[in-house]
Amino acid sequence: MLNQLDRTFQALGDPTRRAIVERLADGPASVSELAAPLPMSLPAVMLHLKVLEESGLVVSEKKGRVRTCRIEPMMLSQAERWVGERRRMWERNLDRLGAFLDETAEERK
Amino acid sequence: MLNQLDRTFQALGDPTRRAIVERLADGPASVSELAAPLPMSLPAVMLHLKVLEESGLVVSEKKGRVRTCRIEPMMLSQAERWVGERRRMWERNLDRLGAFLDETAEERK
DNA sequence: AAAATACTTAAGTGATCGCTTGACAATTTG
DNA sequence: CAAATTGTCAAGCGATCACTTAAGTATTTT
Repeated sequence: MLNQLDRTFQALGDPTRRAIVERLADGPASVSELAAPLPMSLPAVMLHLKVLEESGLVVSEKKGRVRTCRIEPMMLSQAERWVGERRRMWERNLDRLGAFLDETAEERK
Repeated sequence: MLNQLDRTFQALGDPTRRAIVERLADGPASVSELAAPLPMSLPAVMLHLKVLEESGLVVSEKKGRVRTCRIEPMMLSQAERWVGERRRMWERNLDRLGAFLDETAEERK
């Protein structure tokens, strides 16, 4: 019952997976290349990749015996947008409060 | 062993907690106000709030018997920045690849 | 002071998570 | 073909998660 945004943020909420995304931001990589710097077994890395793929943050394609993974930026944008919208909404309401307080001070003169 | 960014994304990876953030983007609210529309017990909401507070996304203050919660935008900005930076990095590398391919095509003329 | 409100704590439970090891493909390479 | 490389599947395990109910505490309200 999880939507895309749940999966995306959940995927980004793990340091290993964020490390994978950081690596992939620099260009595509194979599963072993992704696993090499990580302090865990290859199957464990595969599980993280599965989470990233299910979130839509990463896509992969197998050619011969090598699976090449790359970033899918759409989900990155979607996450960015959600956070940004909430931050801006909060700022807008803060401004409105400020305006109200100014107005009240004005009336008290 | 979780850093702030882990906690932040993890906090946002739950629909209930994102609903709370959305509500708080519209202005401060008490615990009961936050719990009212949610299909779960009040202690459950408190646990979600604890996660949000530990992530730094939300701060709260108790006055009398009412605890008032509000958004702390710094963490929202930080999450936004992380995602944006990775997306831009990916785009930059894509541009570079495009330039390389153009160049190669040029040489073949 | 009694009752209502607003939150808090504790204990428990079933589900999911992150990881392991071990066995098993599938595809190159020597 | 044999060996090495690259990835995949499955079972299992301890830890954490998202709740629940029940029993508090602190603060107003009547």
